[in-house]
Amino acid sequence: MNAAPTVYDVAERSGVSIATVSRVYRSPDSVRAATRERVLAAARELGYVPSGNARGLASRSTGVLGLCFPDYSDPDTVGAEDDDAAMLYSDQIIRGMERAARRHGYALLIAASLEGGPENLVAKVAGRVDGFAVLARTVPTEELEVISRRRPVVMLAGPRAQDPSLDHLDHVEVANEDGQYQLTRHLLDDHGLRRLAYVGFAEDSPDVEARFRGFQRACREAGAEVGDRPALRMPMMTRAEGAHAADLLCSGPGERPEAFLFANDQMAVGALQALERRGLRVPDDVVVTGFDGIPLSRLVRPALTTVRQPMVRLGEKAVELLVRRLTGEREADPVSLMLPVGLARRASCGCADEENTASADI
Amino acid sequence: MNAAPTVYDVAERSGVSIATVSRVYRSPDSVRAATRERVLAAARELGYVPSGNARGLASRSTGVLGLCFPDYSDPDTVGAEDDDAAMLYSDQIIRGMERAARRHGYALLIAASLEGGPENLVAKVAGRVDGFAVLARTVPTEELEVISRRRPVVMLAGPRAQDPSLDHLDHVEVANEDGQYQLTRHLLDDHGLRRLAYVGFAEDSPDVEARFRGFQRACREAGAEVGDRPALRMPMMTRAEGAHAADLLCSGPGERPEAFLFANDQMAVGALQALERRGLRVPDDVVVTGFDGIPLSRLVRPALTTVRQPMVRLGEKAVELLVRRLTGEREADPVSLMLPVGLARRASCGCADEENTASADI
DNA sequence: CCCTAGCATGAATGCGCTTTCATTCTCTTC
DNA sequence: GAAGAGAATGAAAGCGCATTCATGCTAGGG
Repeated sequence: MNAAPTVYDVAERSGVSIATVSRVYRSPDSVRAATRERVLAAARELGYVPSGNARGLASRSTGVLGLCFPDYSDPDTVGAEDDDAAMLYSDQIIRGMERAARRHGYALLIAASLEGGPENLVAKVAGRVDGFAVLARTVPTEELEVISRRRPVVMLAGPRAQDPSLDHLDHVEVANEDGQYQLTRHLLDDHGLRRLAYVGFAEDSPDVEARFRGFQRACREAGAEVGDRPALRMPMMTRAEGAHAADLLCSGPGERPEAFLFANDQMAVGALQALERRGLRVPDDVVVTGFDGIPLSRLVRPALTTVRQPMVRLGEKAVELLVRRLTGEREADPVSLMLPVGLARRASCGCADEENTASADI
Repeated sequence: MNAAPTVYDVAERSGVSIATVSRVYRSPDSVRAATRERVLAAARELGYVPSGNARGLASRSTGVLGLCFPDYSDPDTVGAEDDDAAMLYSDQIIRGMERAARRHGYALLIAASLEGGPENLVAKVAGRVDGFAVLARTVPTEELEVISRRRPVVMLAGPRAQDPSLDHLDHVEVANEDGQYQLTRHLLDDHGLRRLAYVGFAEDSPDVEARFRGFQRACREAGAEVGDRPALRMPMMTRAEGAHAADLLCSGPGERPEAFLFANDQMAVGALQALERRGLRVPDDVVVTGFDGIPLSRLVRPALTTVRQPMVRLGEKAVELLVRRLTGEREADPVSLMLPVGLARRASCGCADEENTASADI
């Protein structure tokens, strides 16, 4: 692991100048074939690997896109809830970004923010990429503002930044409000349900908040009764809490709601299990719906009616926007996209499984 | 997006030399507090973001670790099998590496290899990182050899490199053989089963091959009959194929095996469903086991007895090894680790769920 | 056979930062 | 109050590459 060979070493060994070595890599066609072969041979023998740093410094671009996402992992309970929805989110966005980035010739640099690492990790990442995607409100506004003055930044998920210092940023989100609206209308209109209970936690997350607003709007438009807050508010939105919520809703005072609408699939799955234990049949006795469209939602019995979020596409869109900024339209107006979601009508609301009839194996 | 400010700009604005500006970031304590504040203020006003490239070039280290993983995604069928085991693998390893890397102050640069992007992406990544992890045989031997001459490289999963040019690399794998051995012995010894059918595809993947060897060894040691190849070989190891395999095993000639051992959880889950359709009860009529320990394995009914692979830990181990090479023991002997796997005895083999009794909600 | 256009190559500069090494400042101590 | 030690700062030299400009070279036209 002694000093790595440089262009100088390769140049000397192949009897050319460093400029030619550089050209062999950057624009092979501008070098005579014979020369090129000599250089490549020398490079191979020496074990030459071009320094990305030097290259980036000289050419003022790194060929790397960055992503900052929140770290939801609690090191103590790792593995306890493997399929935590938030993690699945990050995973899918990472996948989408990586794939899209690769298609455009970029690599992807990722770093979760918040605790667990040196504070400056974000700055470090920012200094090493050509463009930068930020998931939710992962990065402090001020820091983000500084970064965005020098590199394209796109904000993912969550609502468009309120802060005026950030309103020049591109932004992509998922139609949470609309998705929950559609799902609710489906229950109201197509299934004729009236007494709906929404379970979520509207405070903390703008996404969940938007979903609840969609629920409210649908109810109001259809003339169904609706409160100004969810029937139940579960802080972690885990499977266990979903089960708990189902129990509460069943044993609570008054008539049992006809449908339980959960703010995510995790809780809905938990509810399914709790209801089964109580001997209640879904969807005959009570309808249950989720939100997110995690793989599990299709596998539980009955299959869960839910709203599918295109997280992979979110990542892809982010890359598209960044690449666009990086090639040309640098000064164009900020873009704000709302990715459409898909309603998955499945058995848990009483629908036949409309999206998956082909694969009869499940 | 005009020319980004540099140390020179910050230095000028705060009336110090560039050396001092640099010190403010690298070793804040070596600068008088008053000076430091002036510099930071100037930096903030200017929107200064240190160039990772320049920093890396000057200090000969990037603070970034890299990971190359295979791209299993088929762009056409994206979403068809969201929870493809191979993808889950990558995701978990990425998660493990990212987390561990962050703890050590590193960011993570990822790039899937193979088709779908410029050929040189691997080289690009290699040139930008301090250390490098390679999943399976993602990178061509020759290329890997060149890279490994200059940076620490650790190979993940799969067997230790056979190629002598790579035998100086660190290596981490999962105890596939041992895991399947233990699981098989459990069925043989604890449950007294004798007629076992193994379903996998031993050719392509060394991991799956190792699992089958574990199965064979257990059978031989216990005096059970065992062939020199799996009872059935499914190329994709999907859920659908698992269901198909179960059907074949049930309707095949001769007595039905007492247990179906699948080389992954996907197939086992498919089998569970196929068996249910056939009216066969698991584990009473037939025992089913999987391999991997994906989240779903715990959620199906009956819960799947399987072998848990510590993929997150694999990623963490990779980082540990890289960091170790990066700090000191550069020339130590190559390390080859075999991460222990865990047997998850659950309902599908007739065991009570021994690992999950606490969370009664599932 | 000479001249010129065009191509292949080389010399030199700078990208933005870190890092000695030398220098200046600031105290402490007698 | 002077001398010295140690802390704070500055000057300057790269780090490894891309790139411009200048130059040598080849080939084609006259």
